[in-house]
Amino acid sequence: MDKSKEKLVETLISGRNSAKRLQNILRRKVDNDGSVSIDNLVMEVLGSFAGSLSVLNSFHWGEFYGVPVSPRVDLACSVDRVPGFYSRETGKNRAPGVRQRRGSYKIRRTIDSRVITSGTIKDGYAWRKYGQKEILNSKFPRCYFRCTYKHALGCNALKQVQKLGDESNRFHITYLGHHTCPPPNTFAHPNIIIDRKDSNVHHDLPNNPSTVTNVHIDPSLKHNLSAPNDAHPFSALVWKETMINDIETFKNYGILSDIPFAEVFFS
DNA sequence: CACATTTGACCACA
DNA sequence: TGTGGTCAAATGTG
Repeated sequence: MDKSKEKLVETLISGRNSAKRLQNILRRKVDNDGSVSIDNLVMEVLGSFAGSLSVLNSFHWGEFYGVPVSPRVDLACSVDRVPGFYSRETGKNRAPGVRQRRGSYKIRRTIDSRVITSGTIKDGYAWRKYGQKEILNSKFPRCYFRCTYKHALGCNALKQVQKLGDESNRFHITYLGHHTCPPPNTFAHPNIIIDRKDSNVHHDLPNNPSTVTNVHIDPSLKHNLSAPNDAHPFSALVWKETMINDIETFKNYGILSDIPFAEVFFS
């Protein structure tokens, strides 16, 4: 998949996730008598994303699930790489003086940002560090994080963390953009067991939804499930993308009705 | 092996 | 042009 198509898919996924979240918010706010037309409308929006994505002929479901289909090749960088070069001085495989050439960066946008001061950098979300920078007149470096699900779920939330002082142990945390992925888990439900590729059986939620291989749900919850249908074309995807806090959140996100039987094993 | 982190180069922008 | 945000290969970790 080339860069532009990759970007298109990413944008569509992001839009579809936003529509899904809007649907869940509306479901909570509107009573049953008025929710039908809203639900239909959101389903139309989701259907548009489904149709658009299916039109992309090189689209792979594996990529939708966050699983790379083929090794990623960065043409811009690979051109100037020196295979096999190793410098004993630098300990690097990059030849000195050989500059990497990259494609143009995206135009940097001014996006919504909030700054807080906190004694901890933990906020429940899964973040992946992608950079660190020495800041002028600052004793400590600034660290850059993006949402772990940037590629898997198209979530573009960012955060910057900077330690304030060695004795205070407090941090300035800047959040840029908003999460489009579901909120983090607070605790796992004992009646839901998640199998993962990378380990055995887990009651807790996986860091990477794409590692989920099977889901075991207590038979007592069976009445909450329904088979996939035309109205839920992404049922399997919805499950794999979604972090589950507890049964209530599970219901609020409309996930219980979205799990296809093929993905569920009743033990 | 699959991710996460480190790190220096690349790039946007004031 | 300097500063700081981002990228991505190398490296670390479980």
